[in-house]
Amino acid sequence: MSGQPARDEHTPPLTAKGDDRRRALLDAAEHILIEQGNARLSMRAVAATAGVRLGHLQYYFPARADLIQAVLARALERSLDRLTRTTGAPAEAPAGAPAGTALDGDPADLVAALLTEHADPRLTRLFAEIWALAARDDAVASVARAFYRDYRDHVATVIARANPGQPDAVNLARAEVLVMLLEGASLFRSGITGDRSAATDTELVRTALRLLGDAAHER
Amino acid sequence: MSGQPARDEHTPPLTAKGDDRRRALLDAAEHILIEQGNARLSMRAVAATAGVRLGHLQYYFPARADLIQAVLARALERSLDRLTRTTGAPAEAPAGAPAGTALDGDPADLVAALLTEHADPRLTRLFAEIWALAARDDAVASVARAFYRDYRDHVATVIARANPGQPDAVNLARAEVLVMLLEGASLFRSGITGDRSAATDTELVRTALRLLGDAAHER
DNA sequence: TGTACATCAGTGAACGCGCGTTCACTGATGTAC
DNA sequence: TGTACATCAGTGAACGCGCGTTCACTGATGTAC
Repeated sequence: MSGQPARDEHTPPLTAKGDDRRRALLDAAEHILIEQGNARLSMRAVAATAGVRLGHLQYYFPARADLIQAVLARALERSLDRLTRTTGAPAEAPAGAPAGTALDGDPADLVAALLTEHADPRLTRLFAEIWALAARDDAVASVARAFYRDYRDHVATVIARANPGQPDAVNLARAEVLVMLLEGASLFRSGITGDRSAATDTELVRTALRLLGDAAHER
Repeated sequence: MSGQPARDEHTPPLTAKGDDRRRALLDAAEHILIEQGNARLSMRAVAATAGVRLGHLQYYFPARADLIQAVLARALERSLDRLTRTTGAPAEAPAGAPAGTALDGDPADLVAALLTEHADPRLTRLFAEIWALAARDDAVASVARAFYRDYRDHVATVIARANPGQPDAVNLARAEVLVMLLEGASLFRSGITGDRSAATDTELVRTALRLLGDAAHER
């Protein structure tokens, strides 16, 4: 038996100090995941980056899988937050609620916001790791699927707002294709498989606007 | 000094036997890469899968990086071959050349062929590994970029054929967006981040056909 | 206000394992003469 | 046709290293009485 109590699942720290430490450890792990990739993320490297001892890291995250899972869950939650905050009200908001967001008007602004969100190469590298991990690890896959489901549903809500009367099934399908397009675009625009070009961006925006149902923006 | 001569770069085997063995080793490595991922591909696992000793594998591929590089180069070359063979003549073919391919006529067939090509989850898993690797490894990134450049150029040729007089810059931009869309779609349709749905596929095909310039297929 | 005690936070050493790489070696095959 | 020799193909053992995980331990902090 050990000096530490056995814990079947991860026990979240309750104190403010523990929360801070936990956050700092996740920051360190996320930094390594983005800059070096999953292959080079070791428990020792995370502990060293955070300035704590290996054993201490394992006090918060007993196994490597716990750490990875927590990093990805937090990163995806943050991404979804940012996406929904910059592109309009969440799906649950009542139809007549006060707007509060800048993007209720112009679909072109929505597309610009989505593309900006996907322009950060650090984020794209993180997502490339997520896709590779999700293909092997059920826990990661389930977190990733939940993220993309919410993401798609949010975009579908925005599409519905711009196309009153259009069936929900169509809104959902168009939202899913738009998300596919944006995820593919992030790979090329980030430099992993290609480079940004103004002509391609123009065509990309045009295609995205068509999916949003904004025929007025076609030139 | 060793019993084996020093080799700065990889020395390709010259004999038929050596070629066969080399091919079998690449097959084993590719199989592991697809089924288990890069993280679990070890030199020992590849040797065991191919039924040879570790030292023998290293006779053909002195370092792990050589093996990975060779596997990816061959896989991408094969993918490009299949894509160009099923979707029409290569970019270098003269304009008035005899057709020979089944897809000169209907753009819908082209889109169907591209989607079929991207429907294999094994291939998508391989590409997810390639994207993650390309983000960290310059050698992999350069092979991947060359693949996508050729892929895009090929699609641009097909678009040009369907839209006589359309500027090359537009053809290239539309081709690049179409490739982005297909790569994103492969992630979702393969089950990594989502599942196939008939409604989404319909919208996906419609969007792809618009990029090909085939207005007649819009319903 | 003081004390006892449980829990939280953090340390340090050791474990067994699988890894990529090195290297001396043997046997098979082709080739020059 | 035979022999010598270079190269190709394949073996087996060992190396040092970094890894995730286990575990006994100490010090700090909160809380009950």
